[in-house]
Amino acid sequence: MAIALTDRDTIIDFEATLDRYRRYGSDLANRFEDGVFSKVIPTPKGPCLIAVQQVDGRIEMEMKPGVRAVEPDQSVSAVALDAARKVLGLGFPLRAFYDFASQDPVLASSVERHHGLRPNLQVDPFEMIVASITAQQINLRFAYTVRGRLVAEYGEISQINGEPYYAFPAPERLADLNPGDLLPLQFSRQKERYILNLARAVCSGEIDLAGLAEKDDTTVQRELTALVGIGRWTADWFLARYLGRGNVLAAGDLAVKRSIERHYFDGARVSEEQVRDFAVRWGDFTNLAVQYLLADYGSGGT
DNA sequence: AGCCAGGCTCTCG
DNA sequence: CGAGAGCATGGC
Repeated sequence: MAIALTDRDTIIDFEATLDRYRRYGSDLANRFEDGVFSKVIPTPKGPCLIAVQQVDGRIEMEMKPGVRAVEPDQSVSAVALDAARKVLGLGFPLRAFYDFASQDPVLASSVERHHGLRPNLQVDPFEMIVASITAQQINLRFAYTVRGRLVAEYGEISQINGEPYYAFPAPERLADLNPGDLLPLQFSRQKERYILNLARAVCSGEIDLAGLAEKDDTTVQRELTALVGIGRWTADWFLARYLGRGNVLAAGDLAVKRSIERHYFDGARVSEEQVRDFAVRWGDFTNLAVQYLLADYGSGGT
């Protein structure tokens, strides 16, 4: 049974939106192959595979149960639907952003080049933060390699249609690890410590990641950065790429800085504070503006 | 070989 | 607070 996610009025370029996964963000837990994005998500009743694809110009989702995967019911499909909408970034007010962007030549140009691009939101907060920790300060290519190893080694496998599908490792699984277990995957000691600490904080209830969705930006910042290994950068990306908040940006991010320097400061180096001050003009469209600028970063764009 | 990579913690003034 | 050192590890 397929559920429609979009209608004729929805602005979206399916390929462009999922291109992030095709280029280098793909791993065993987030697959985009043959035009189908698939992911095993945790639900209250067990793991469930969602498959998102474009059929006759419409985007639809299917839930596929299998061995060790739950039979979908009403509550499960609500979770699955929410996950699929996040993957496609359907919550972003793209039309209003395009109107806004038309006043800014740089944004207008980016919008023209990437019409229909929707920044994808992460589905699972724990996965989001672990992935961010993994990517701290190192080149992304290596970060994705390491993250892929984590999924392959500790992700739970569901057999669906005779094929294995990996879920991102659950906090309960990682909380059980001993110091040193992640070093063979080429995590550094510090990152291993951050990740194990986070997993234990989640399991003990010290932090309620799902509950952060109900809290304001500042509170989310405060609660996340209270955890060791989570700084401003990681919290900012959490707000931007998991919660999809509008008026946020990772101002300390290298790629964000370089993009803004390139487009608005004639290439001159700017500080994190300058980036924050500059982005005030974007207001609630800050997140979208930044993600559009980043769409060209590192891919030979302007 | 050496600089760089979409940071974080800790210390010190 | 703000700056700076130290950390850690592969890519190119």
